Amino acid sequence: MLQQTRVDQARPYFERFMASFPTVSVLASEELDAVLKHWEGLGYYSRARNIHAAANIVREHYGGYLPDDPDSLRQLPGIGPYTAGAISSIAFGRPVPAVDGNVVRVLSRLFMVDMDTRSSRDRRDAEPLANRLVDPQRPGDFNQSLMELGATICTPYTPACSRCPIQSSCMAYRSERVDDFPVRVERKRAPIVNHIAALAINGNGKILMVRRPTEGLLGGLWEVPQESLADEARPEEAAVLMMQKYDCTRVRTADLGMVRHAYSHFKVSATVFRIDVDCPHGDSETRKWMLPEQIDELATTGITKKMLGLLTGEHPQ
DNA sequence: CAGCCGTGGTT
DNA sequence: TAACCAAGGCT
Repeated sequence: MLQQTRVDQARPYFERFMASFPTVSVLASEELDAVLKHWEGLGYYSRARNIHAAANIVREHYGGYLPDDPDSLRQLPGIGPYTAGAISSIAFGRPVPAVDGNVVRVLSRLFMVDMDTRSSRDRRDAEPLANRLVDPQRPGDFNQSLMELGATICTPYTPACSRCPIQSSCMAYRSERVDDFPVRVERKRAPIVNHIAALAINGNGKILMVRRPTEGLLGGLWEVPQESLADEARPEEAAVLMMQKYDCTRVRTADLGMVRHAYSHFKVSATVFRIDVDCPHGDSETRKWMLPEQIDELATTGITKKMLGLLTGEHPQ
């Protein structure tokens, strides 16, 4: 959960997750949908799929208990160099480094080395430095201290050097060049994609929910029918056309307005319609008709919650 | 190996 | 408000 995610954001998810899945074996025996529901809203849903798959491997190959060495941990889905080092040092007391973005930033300033916190190569190159520093008596506490220093004192912008416990050892500080480290690599601008979405409601007042493919963006989560809008297309016509793919016939259409949402590498601007429909098909593995109060049973996406909010007038944008 | 993969707080 | 960033991993 902590991969690319702040502690404060993950904490409530962690509490609920551990309450529901207290052991590896329990987690392994759960349906993926139940795991995804616990991950709903946390993002990077491949982590949920990976930890579920990893739990099954650990149950089969390790009797339900994680191995203690980084190389074995590294073989499990979702566990890379950082997580392997973190588990091995924190949970098992092994004297190995755990290099996350915080650690790269701290080491970059401490030794005044050009490094990019996001670069996997720079993270790898930082491991020998961290390995040299790690306290063999308390490797877990040391690694967490280094990360915590980066998260609270040695921050990306306006670091609190005056309160830093290793200020006198910091080469960047002594050279008055803290702001020059780590190196900042400019990112690509996220493109904006136009979508149309349909809150399709049948004669029973139920809304059509569809399940996304298990792999890829928001894999396995539920959403309302939506698709990208061709530049020349008219939104309302495109939405009605989209409903035909679900064998639904339009009865009435109402424009509910716009919804915006930012993903990791693109942005969506969606035009949302309420479309009352006649539809012959019932539920299946990938589509369900649900009353508004039932939708909470499903793991849904952030933009879907915004769209459904338009139906009841909540949080208009 | 560069791009894919979420969401929410901070600047 | 738009951009940046976060206890990264996978392909």
